[in-house]
Amino acid sequence: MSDSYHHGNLRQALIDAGMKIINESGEETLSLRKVAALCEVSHAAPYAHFKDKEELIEAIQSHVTDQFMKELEKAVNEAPTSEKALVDMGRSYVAFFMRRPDYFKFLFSGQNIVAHIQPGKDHPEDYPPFVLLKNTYLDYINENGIKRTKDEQEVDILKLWASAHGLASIACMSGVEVSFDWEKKISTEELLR
Amino acid sequence: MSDSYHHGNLRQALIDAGMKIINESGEETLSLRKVAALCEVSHAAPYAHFKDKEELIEAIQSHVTDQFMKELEKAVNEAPTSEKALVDMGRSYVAFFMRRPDYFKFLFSGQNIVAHIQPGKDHPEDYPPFVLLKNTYLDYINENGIKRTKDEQEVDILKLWASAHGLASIACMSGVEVSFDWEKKISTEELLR
DNA sequence: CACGCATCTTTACACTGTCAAGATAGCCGC
DNA sequence: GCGGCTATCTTGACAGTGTAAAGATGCGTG
Repeated sequence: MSDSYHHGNLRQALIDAGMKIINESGEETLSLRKVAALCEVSHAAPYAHFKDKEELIEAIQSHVTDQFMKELEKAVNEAPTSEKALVDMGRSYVAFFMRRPDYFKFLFSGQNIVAHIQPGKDHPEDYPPFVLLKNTYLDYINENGIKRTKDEQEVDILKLWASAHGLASIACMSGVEVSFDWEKKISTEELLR
Repeated sequence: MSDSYHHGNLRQALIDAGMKIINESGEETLSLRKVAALCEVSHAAPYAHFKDKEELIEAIQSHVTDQFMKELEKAVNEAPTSEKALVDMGRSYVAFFMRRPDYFKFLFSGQNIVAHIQPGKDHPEDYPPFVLLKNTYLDYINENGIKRTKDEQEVDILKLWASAHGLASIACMSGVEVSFDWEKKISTEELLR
């Protein structure tokens, strides 16, 4: 622990270093050699923990997704009703990426967009934010006695997801312009239908 | 023309070569030197036409956006009513990217997402697809005598855009999974409200 | 015709990801 | 406690990348 590293917890240090670089100078400046240097370790050391640059990036993406999930869960848990939970989750979804457009680009850019959909890589229905949305939605329709067929449910969820994700995407794509006060304009009910 | 090039229309040739590489082996394999090689030209030749790799990419993106716009316009023009035009445009929007997920990644990935929003780079409201959407929407509410305040109009448009773009994004992100038959599930009316 | 300028080539450099071969050291069975 | 195994890390090398500087080339305009 004292002179830790060297034999300590590289891997996590590499992930942290990666986050630092992204935060300070943007994703496009991230390189294997820089993270290695930041950890004061040779440029090939990362290969003991990640087979690829790709794999390092996926690990960092998972880390960002964790932060993202914390905010979504917070929004859901603090909401008084399941309806408000659904709406607030949407707000948090967009708000998170409007605060950190670079994170949006980092998570949903390039070839690795699917990859960091953590455990079941080929099963996006395991993507944590999606799972949370689904559960919150089910709570909502159950608690309010709303009857929907399976198909209708899928459509509802997809629409909720798509509008939040689309808004986030547009906001992050077009820089400042779309970041007018969307919260005031898109009301609670609007988001729900 | 005969032995054209060398002094002919490089620039366009570079863009075409770039498209070819992207189509054949994906965006991530695109490099300045490869496009140059494909045009049988030295690796620094592109710098006579583009100050940057970035600038080449923007030109290629514009080219893709042109194709995209052609499809959107076709959908709008062929629709019998302005209402159907609005819906079909949404369909085309998603369909285009579901057919070419690589184009989605190429257009909306990395640092250059804003850049190719062609003429007024810092004014996304000039982004051609957005303009088309806006006009189609205005036709729709005018022809049907629908009264909406300016603010409501903005929200309507943003919602339409966000759901189409979000759907496209989700479809392209998560690979195959979301590409269940959404056309059947998301009906005309659904897309409109 | 000659000049200028856009275009293109050559050369060079720093940086990148990746790999192979070797060093190092902690942990295991004995 | 000791020898070896294995995970970890270093060193050195290589091909590919973007980019800049300096020179060649040739077309169009004066």
